[in-house]
Amino acid sequence: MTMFDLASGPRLSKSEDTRRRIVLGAAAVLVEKGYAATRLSDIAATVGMQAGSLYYHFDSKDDLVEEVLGFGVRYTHDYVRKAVEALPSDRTPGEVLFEAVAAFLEALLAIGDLSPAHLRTFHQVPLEMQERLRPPRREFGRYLDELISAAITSGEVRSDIDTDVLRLFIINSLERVVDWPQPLRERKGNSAVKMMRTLILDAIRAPR
Amino acid sequence: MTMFDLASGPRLSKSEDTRRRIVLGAAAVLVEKGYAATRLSDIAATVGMQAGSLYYHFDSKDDLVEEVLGFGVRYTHDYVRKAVEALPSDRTPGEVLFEAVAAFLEALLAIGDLSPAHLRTFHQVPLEMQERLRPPRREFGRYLDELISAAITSGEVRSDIDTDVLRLFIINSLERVVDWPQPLRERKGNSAVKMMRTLILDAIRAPR
DNA sequence: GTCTATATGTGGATAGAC
DNA sequence: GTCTATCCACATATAGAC
Repeated sequence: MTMFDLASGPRLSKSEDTRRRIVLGAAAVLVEKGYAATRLSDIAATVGMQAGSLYYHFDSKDDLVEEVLGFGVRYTHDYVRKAVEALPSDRTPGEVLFEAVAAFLEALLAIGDLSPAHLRTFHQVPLEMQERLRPPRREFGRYLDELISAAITSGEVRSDIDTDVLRLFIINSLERVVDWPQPLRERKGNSAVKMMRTLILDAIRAPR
Repeated sequence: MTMFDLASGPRLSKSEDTRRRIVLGAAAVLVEKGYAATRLSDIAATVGMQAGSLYYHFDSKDDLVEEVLGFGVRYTHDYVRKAVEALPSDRTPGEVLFEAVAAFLEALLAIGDLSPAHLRTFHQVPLEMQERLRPPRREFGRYLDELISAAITSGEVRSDIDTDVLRLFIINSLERVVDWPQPLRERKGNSAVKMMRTLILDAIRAPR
């Protein structure tokens, strides 16, 4: 797994680079202050420019926020798919699912403020924007559903609870780990990823 | 378990009654529009009054919001404690914990919009307000920690994962159930409470 | 207790210089 | 591309009538 590095990454044009710095700065301010109290001047300050200058890169505050929210979704979903595709072909459906779970949390933690910014801001933005952001989320949900269904069929995951419920349980549990206090993410030598994978595995696997 | 009934409940004075109606209306608007887009005029409209009239009951928008957030916390915590106290004395620590888990989710679901309003709004309000709201949350966390620790000592709950992590896992998982689409809360004759209790139980219990 | 009317402040957005 | 200056809409909050 390659570490997420927003600063470098694939070489960006100068313009794309500032655009990305603005997005990351916006995420940081959103997490610290919340959507309502986030002023364009705050965001501009973190990037070292004036509020008005942001309009060269984005049409509006919400346009910028939409980029923040969409970026995290695209990254995490791509990350999970690639992690799954990179698995040896002899993995069972259950093993694939548990790798996907771990990869999803890895990705959430790797993108820093973008994760909590998404979690906290989604329900604050206009409904039309929420609607635009839903399709990719749904698509990822369907992808997870396939992994879950396959693991149920193979007998590795419990069949007494609905697939939709299992999916929400998994996603909801993982999404909120990004809000854990930092010291909690490493306990007794266990990482948050290891601990959550263990808990979810034991929760959803078929009784032996 | 008595059903939460905000309309009736212990007889309220006329003034306390409107105050409560305002709080509930505010919660509904907060969930629908998010904190930033919630205008006092929206809240007033749901209660059937004018925006200015709210200031007879509350000092400011944030004063009202603080009441919304605090109300849910007090109710759910009281509910869990009472449910636990009402248990027969022969229950094992593990059984007590699992009843507490179920009761917590019952309470979250019973108070309607107050739950998602709290979940979504908490990080949007001024930090000073967040600080004022934290102590009761911490207190409840410590209470849960006691239940968890006792169940670990009795050998019913796993000891390979930190108590703090177990607590956050439980609370985080349950808190987001209030965002599930309504039809998902009843599947195959299982209620959300039953399903979540099962999942959490299997996740955290000691391996046999 | 609730209404109407108004003062006030703030922050998103725009225009044009550099 | 970024800055400065300014416009303008809007929602909180206040004052006083009823």
